[in-house]
Amino acid sequence: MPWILNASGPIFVQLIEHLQNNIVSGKYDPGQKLPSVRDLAFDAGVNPNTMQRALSELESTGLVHSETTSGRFITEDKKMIDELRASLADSLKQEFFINMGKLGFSEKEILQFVNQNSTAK
Amino acid sequence: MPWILNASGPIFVQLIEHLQNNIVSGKYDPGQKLPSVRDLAFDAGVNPNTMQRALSELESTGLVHSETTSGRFITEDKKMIDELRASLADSLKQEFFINMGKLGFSEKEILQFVNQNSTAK
DNA sequence: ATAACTGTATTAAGTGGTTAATACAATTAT
DNA sequence: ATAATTGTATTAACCACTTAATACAGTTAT
Repeated sequence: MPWILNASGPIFVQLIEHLQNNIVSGKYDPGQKLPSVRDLAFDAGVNPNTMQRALSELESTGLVHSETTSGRFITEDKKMIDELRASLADSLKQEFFINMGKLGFSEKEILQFVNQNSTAK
Repeated sequence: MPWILNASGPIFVQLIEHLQNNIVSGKYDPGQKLPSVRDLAFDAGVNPNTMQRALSELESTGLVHSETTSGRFITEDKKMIDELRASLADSLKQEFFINMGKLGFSEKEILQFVNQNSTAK
């Protein structure tokens, strides 16, 4: 899975989202040690400064924490991770309904549209 | 409805999306004359240059066309408008499923999640 | 006719994100 | 002990987006 997809937002925001997704989806385990800033930056094809920025912002949410010279670690608070996952899902759902509404779809029409598999295949 | 909401992307892109939404949702009628660049810019709280950019990019898609000194008009091609609406809806749906997938939701779980009204109230 | 309005264009300045090239102190590996 | 690795910090440069201040030719309204 490539790190950078949509050129819409700033890269460091996309990095934050990518890291968040990997954590809440279980690709990273609670308490697990993360690769170094430089390695992560290399993987993402991004400048280390940019990755550093994304990580330090993630840190302010408590999702990860850094031991200054030994490395960076995912939080062990599984409840926090699950709550974040639920919160992100709610936001996506809400945003989806809002944007569909802007296209002129009613709530009923949105539900019909989602449950019909026109996209898949 | 305010023009600028998410600070994520460039303003001119958000303006394009806002205009597109107003067209496909029927707030603007096919063939209707648009307010002037300056008026639209004032409504959106944006510099006229930025609105001009959004409009000229919209023009390249054929959705609007400008009569150099008499004004700018929505296309009269209703089929084009409806197809754009369907296309935008498909994109939103697809994007929603992709992003939910990144959170670790299966397709079945996404459908369950959407059809249950946890967000609404 | 004259004033106001139309889309369009140009130049300059400011801002934020990104990259690049380093540097440092502290821990870990050999 | 010595070298490599850790997170962190700093400075400079570049680029896209945005705003600001105009300007122009052609149309419309009065």
